[in-house]
Amino acid sequence: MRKLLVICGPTATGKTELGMYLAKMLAAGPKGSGPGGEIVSADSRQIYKGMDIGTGKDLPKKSKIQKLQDSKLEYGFFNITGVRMWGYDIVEPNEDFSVARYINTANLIIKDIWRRNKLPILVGGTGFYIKGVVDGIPTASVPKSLRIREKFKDKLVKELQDVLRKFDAKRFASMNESDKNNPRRLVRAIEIYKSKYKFEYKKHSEPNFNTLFIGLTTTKQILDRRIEKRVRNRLQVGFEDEIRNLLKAGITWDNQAMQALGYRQWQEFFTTSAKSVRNQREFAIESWIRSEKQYAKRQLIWFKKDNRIKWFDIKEKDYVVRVEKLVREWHNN
RNA sequence: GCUGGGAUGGCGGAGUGGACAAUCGCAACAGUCUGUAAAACUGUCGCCCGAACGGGCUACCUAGGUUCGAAUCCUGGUCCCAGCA
Repeated sequence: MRKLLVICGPTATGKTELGMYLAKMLAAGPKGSGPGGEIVSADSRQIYKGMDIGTGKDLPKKSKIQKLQDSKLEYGFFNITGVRMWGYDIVEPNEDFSVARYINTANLIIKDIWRRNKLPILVGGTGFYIKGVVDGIPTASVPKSLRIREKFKDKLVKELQDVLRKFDAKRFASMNESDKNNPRRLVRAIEIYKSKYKFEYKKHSEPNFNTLFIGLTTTKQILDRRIEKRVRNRLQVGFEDEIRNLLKAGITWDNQAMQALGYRQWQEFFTTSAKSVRNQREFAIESWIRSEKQYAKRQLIWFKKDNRIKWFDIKEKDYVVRVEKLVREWHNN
């Protein structure tokens, strides 16, 4: 049976690093040695080109995206210290992206990795994307409708609720209080209802591959400290220039990509007229750090519901050894 | 030193006699999740009892006072800010 290793958890826990290590540790194919694993990033922002520092791609200098010779796969990978990294740089920052697109992309990549008898390691903090790949999202096949989205763009929540209730009372009733107040979810529900595509809520079919979930976490204190340190480091290695380059290239603040954490917090700083620039910068940094911490919390909330995940606390010295043991056992039979 | 303004919950900031345990924003805490998911959205947020309706206690710098009733009015004190010296 095919296998997929998932490494998930909140930001700043060292998921990628662990993934790289495991990829190298595993033997390739029946008798080869070396990286028997390849990483597929499950990250909703690393998909964008030109957003490297802020999204934590940690690419070696001058690294270039490469394509496989013997494959029709249109996506490329980066070679990071001998390990293949997929899922980066899939679209331009001014392009639209969605889970559906991620799922299609990741599935193609994973299939190709299997074809070459290697282990795909899905690494990332975007729980929804991981869910999409591992469990599937039935409605994902319903494309978005620009017409509908435009039409309901500025409607009040109340109006959206009325519309959905009229079309699909059952669906509306099945939503919880928080989703009933969420304009995006309401519009999407309307969109699904209106869709020509026949859609049924089917039970998820059993995945035809075997998945091991590794979750990395730690205490809030340690996590907070790591987040702060990482943000400061990103500033040092030229994050602000990265934003400047994006703006120069014509990327605007209302592009979906720029809603990313760490980027959106700089809008004021880069658009305001001189004067209090110094304060704006401090403010941006502070609010960036704060947002990262809040994000980590949301990630934890998402992941902790999934009881397939085997959790490891990164403050425990031997966690890598223990993960490796677990992964090897799982991988070898 | 004089003149004027101000002191409100972790922070910012409303409220200027009863409907105030005090609008709102932030932070914090707890969550939601089937095509924007690093997004969007929900709940809680003085203390105690209660599932809840609710009840009790302590609160708007401090000490007094006026009033049936004060965060709101008056007096003294402390501190802060602005203008003048």
